[in-house]
Amino acid sequence: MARSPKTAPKGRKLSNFLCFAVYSANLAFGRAYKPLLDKVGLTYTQYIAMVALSDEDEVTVSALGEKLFLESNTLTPILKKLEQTGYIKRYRDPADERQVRLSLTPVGRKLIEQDLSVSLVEATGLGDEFPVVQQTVSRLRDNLLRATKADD
Amino acid sequence: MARSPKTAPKGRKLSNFLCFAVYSANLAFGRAYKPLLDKVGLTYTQYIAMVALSDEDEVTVSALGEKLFLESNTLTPILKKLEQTGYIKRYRDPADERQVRLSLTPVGRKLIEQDLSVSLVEATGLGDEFPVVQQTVSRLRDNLLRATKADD
DNA sequence: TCCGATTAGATCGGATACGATATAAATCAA
DNA sequence: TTGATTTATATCGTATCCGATCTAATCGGA
Repeated sequence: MARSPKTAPKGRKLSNFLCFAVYSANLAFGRAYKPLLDKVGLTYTQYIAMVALSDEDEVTVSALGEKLFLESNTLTPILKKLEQTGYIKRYRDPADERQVRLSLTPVGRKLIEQDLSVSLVEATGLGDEFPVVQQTVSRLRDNLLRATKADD
Repeated sequence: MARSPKTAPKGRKLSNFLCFAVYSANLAFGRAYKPLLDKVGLTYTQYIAMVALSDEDEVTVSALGEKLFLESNTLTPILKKLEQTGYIKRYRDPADERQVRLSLTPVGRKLIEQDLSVSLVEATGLGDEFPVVQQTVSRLRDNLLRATKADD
């Protein structure tokens, strides 16, 4: 029951916080990807958006947003930047002019098809645990989002 | 082996990316905490900084930065905001005027001692897995940071 | 002791996140 | 059909992150 005087009586160790583990792991991923992405002139978020677009083409901004858990306020500037860089095209859907559809340019597709993340799999040091961790963290996310949406 | 024509031949499903799982789980945590933190006028990052300070007091900016994996360029504005809000004190170390030391005010300490995160543990839906996930994600972070630091 | 190198924070610019709001297109109801 | 409502993006303000740079304080060697 001994306590050090300078430390909080109820001091909470940061390492006990799952949110901090996730927060800092996300920072770490960003830094790990940075040297790879710098070579192709992409940021971390831009890269994730490109991956989502490589999975399905011609999607609307809001459909992409559902995949990424983001909305137009965040996506629009990123997508404009990607268009400006020449990796994607943005165009109004003729059938519904409210919607903006997105597609990878040939350059963008070629870029995303050369798997930039391969070398990082081993950097995670997770080995066989990799798929389990991925699935568990995804489930964590889904549970949190569901719980957050529940009380509004 | 059939492929839909509109989808990328080598399209990478976002769900296969561990980095995306972590990225989106971090967003989900931020949103889950938001209603709780709004009540006390803290942001997610400010809250994490407060937790770190409750764990150890009178630390320098760089020492806090080591815990949070952040540097002064990110921390200084956050700490100034926290000081302005009245939750922490910042002062130059008399023994070395280059260093700025940080401590929670009584108000700040009281705030952080009423555990705001308790209700979120169940929202993670992880049950008994909770400590394992926490430890695994932390290890993931450490491995990534080590690998990133290795080649510079 | 003195001056160059190092160190600790702070500042600045670019790029996310996100709540609130604006705008334009589409829909719906009277 | 027209005016009100809804929907899809976009814009704006605030708060992170982070690389690059600045400033002030300290250290170290000749």
